[in-house]
Amino acid sequence: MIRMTTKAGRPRGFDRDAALDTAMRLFWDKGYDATSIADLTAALGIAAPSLYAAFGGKRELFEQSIRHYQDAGRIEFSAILDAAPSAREGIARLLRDRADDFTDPAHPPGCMVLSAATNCATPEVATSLRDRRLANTAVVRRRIQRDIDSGLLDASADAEALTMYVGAVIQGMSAQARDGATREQLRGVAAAAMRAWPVADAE
Amino acid sequence: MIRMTTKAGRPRGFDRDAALDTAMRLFWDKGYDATSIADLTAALGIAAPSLYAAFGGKRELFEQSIRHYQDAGRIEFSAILDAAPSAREGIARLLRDRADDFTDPAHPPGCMVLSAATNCATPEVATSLRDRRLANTAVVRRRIQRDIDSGLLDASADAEALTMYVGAVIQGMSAQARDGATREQLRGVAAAAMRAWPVADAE
DNA sequence: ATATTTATGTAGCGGTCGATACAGAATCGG
DNA sequence: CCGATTCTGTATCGACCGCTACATAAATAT
Repeated sequence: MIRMTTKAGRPRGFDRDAALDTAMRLFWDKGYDATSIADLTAALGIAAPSLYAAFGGKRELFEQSIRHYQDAGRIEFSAILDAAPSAREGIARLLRDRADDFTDPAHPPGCMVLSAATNCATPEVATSLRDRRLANTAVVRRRIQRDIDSGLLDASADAEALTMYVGAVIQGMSAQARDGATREQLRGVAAAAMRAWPVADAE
Repeated sequence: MIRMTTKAGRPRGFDRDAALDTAMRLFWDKGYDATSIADLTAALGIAAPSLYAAFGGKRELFEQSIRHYQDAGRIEFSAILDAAPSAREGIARLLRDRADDFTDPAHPPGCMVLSAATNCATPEVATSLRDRRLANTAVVRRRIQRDIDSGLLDASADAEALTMYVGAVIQGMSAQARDGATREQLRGVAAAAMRAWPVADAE
């Protein structure tokens, strides 16, 4: 008889997914280092051994929180950029979307990938998030290069400079959201930023 | 007899200014929370009681480090903006200067005011730096408004949006410097950012 | 009913945190 | 010389850190 679905043992006394969501919000709000196990167990209403049994440890819980963050309805860079008819239009939508997301009152301000491990004393956590940031930068770079290759953007366009520029605006918007910037303010930043974009040849 | 200059007691066995500079670099590099008293005493080559006698405590030492940071040859926002013939020219110089400063190999990357207290568990320290950031933002806003009032910038220019935009670019450049961006990359960001600036009426 | 397996709650591990009590050392004024 | 004053080194404080040993509770398997 094959019984893969049932397991022996005492069932878990809390909702693992809900706990992961709560942990994500804590890490997002306060950052990795400043969020202690005591903070987490208090917010989750469980004791430390239950947390370790369910998630493995602080670092593992943080990694799962980051994955939960990226999978929780947030639109990826590549999804927005690939769906757009041009790099310019894609970047415009990306900035606008981030302005709204960074100031969504339903969750902590700013971007978790950008802010949760700044000045982090645990190198593995810091590099994990930096790698994610660099991956996003690469996605932007490729999308811009695609338009240059196809002739939609002038060949004189500096893909590298534009990529870094977009990255700076997004990181700055996140920092400003954490300093209390409003949605309208960040939308203004996104709009102002697009005026720097070179006008396309064919649009 | 008046003797204000000489004091009794055993003389300090280390250079206070040099120690403050070392402490500043540590806080700048690792942030307030991640820099421990043990880190500081080790780097300064002194024992904890000497540190407390000379500086008062961790928070006081940090405040003095921030003051030392702002007084150590760094050009203030107001100095750059007031000396420029226009807000546009001033912002351009400011961004260019920050690109160079954030990547100066003589000191840690990025801006200490922007990065040393992100996700800081000590609220007084976090608000102290945020207040400094908001003060800089106000300086930018006033400089832009001055050009609008004088007619140098078109009255349709959105001072608030431009101010937030400049702030976002600077904060983003600092974050990118901390992620390893080169001086040339940040100069490219500064140059790209200025293409968003509305063309002045009279220049 | 018993054995097995897994989760829970208590209580505490070694380590680090910021900060300090205390005694001795080094300089001053007299 | 003698206090008075200030700095230095040792040794440590209580609080918190991430983490876990241990016994108990609650489910399934046979």
